[in-house]
Amino acid sequence: MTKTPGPDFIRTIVEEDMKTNKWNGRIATRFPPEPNGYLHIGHAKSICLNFGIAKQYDGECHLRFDDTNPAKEEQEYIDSIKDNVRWLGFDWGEHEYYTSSYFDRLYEWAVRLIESGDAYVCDLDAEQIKEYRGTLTEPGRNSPCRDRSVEENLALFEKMKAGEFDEGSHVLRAKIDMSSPNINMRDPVMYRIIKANHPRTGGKWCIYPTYDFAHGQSDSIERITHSICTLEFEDHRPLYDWYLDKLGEHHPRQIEFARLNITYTLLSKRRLITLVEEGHVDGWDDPRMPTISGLRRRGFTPESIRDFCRRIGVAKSDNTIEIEYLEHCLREDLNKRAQRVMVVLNPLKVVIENYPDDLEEEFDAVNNPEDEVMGTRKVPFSKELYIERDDFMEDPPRKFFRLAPGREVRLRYAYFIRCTDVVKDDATGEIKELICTYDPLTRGGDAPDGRRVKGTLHWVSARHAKTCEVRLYDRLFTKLNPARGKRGRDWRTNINPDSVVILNNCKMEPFIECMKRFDNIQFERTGYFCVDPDTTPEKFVFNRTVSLRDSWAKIQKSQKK
RNA sequence: UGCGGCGUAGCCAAAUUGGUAAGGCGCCUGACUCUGGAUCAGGAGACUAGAGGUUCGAGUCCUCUCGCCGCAGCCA
Repeated sequence: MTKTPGPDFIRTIVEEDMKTNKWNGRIATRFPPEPNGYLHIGHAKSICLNFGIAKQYDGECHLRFDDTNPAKEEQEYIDSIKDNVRWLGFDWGEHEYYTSSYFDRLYEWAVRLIESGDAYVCDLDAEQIKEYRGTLTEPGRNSPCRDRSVEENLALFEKMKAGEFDEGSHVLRAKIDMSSPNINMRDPVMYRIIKANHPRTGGKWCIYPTYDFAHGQSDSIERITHSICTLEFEDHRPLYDWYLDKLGEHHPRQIEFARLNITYTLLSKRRLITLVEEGHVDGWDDPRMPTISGLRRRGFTPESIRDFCRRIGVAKSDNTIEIEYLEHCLREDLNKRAQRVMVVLNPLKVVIENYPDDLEEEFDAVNNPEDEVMGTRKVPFSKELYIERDDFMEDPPRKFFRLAPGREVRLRYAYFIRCTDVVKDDATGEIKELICTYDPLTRGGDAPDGRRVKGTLHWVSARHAKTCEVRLYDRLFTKLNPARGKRGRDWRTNINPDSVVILNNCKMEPFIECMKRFDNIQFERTGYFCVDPDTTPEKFVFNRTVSLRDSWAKIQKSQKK
């Protein structure tokens, strides 16, 4: 078991608050996704944080859908988010909320701010508002509508609500300070007109609050104690405080942390949507996607993702985690739980010339050396077998421990065999099959004379083999930081054209037929795989989750240098 | 040139009220092994962005400099 890291800076704050009884001993966090796309592993970090803290300090964690923009949000996303959070192993209990449930209250609050002279209806269009806002270094200018009377504002806002104006023609703005060094305080938009059907409120509204006008108040309404969010909202905190102060409402404590970045991976919702919509991947659950659904289909376990999130920690400094670290957490988990089987990905036929033609034997194979409880199974053996093409070389380099002409290796759980001949296609020179002899005395895999072999190969009896499909995945992007195209080129140029290779003629041992969709298994010596939902009674389809650590590949690499 | 953050080994990340730099991943050795997997045992690697200052003593306090990230949606 890995050691549990000490409390991160957020938990330190929570613990301090508990100690001082700041919230009367109550802890409430929330995970507030916008249902405009699928959750990805960056969200998992936030989910683990928020639900984790609630669990650890005996508090509650709300699942709140930030559904303030019906132009982008869909029920499908709401459903997928709930599935994903549940799959990750978290439970929000009764605490399922929607910002849209607060629309009436938000509207009343907006009216109140108009009445107190803190908000006004602005007729400027988007372009003009932008102009008036100023820049990072120059202050903005007041809108010509800024000094409208309360009565006029009330009337105008009412008309906005009644649908009398076109989209974009009017907005409600907070009257704060157009010369504030914090751009968020330069009379931010509170309400805009969007004439779209909302998944939950239907056609009731045609004006919708902006995220900034809704988020802080939603936290307040739900009596959240710790509003944990990412760094980019640091600049918004003064705005949320301003609204809550003006309204005289409960202030949660907002704490910002650095979002997750992973090498060779894109974690921006906008770009993930693009990948799906432009067909660069086969949907949100494509095993190459960093979405929770994608990771699941790839063969990740919830435990491995949670462990990853725990081990990377939480801090405020920008970070990029090496993708290998995620893979490490995955392997560690899979190693403990995955059923071992033998599957030959690129089959090369082996004929054992001194083995009886119609003899069949069965060998006991260990299901998981890490977990004796998982028991053993029978693996059939016969005269003709398949081994991995990569496990044979006619002219092997140094440190190649596998099969070669004249060399002896062990077939796992079976016999020692020696290669006596290589049969090739005369025309192409391609190796068609290998002729070998076996040593009957090595039955079970050990030589009574104490003779050792350097290599042990996995194999499948040709007569008993089932053909299956295996999809080998590689990283989706070729660059460490895929968001940055070379010299301003589009990020799409970083997509790896070889991110998936489909093998159609793989040979598996018959035992595997009892496996079910999403089951995690280890193909011995090759990697971890899972049963893809595309599997049919006629044909198994596997996804390679992650390869085994491969020190031979490492040796090859260093030999090339 | 504005505001807000951040800067501890290749990547993460700790360091109670200032006391003399945890841990994980990766890397290198070796052991063991019927998965070149796993496991086990060792090891290398940080003048804590830089420069001053306060102090007996600073990653931790002060000053200045440099670098990186975010912000100018009627997205969230």
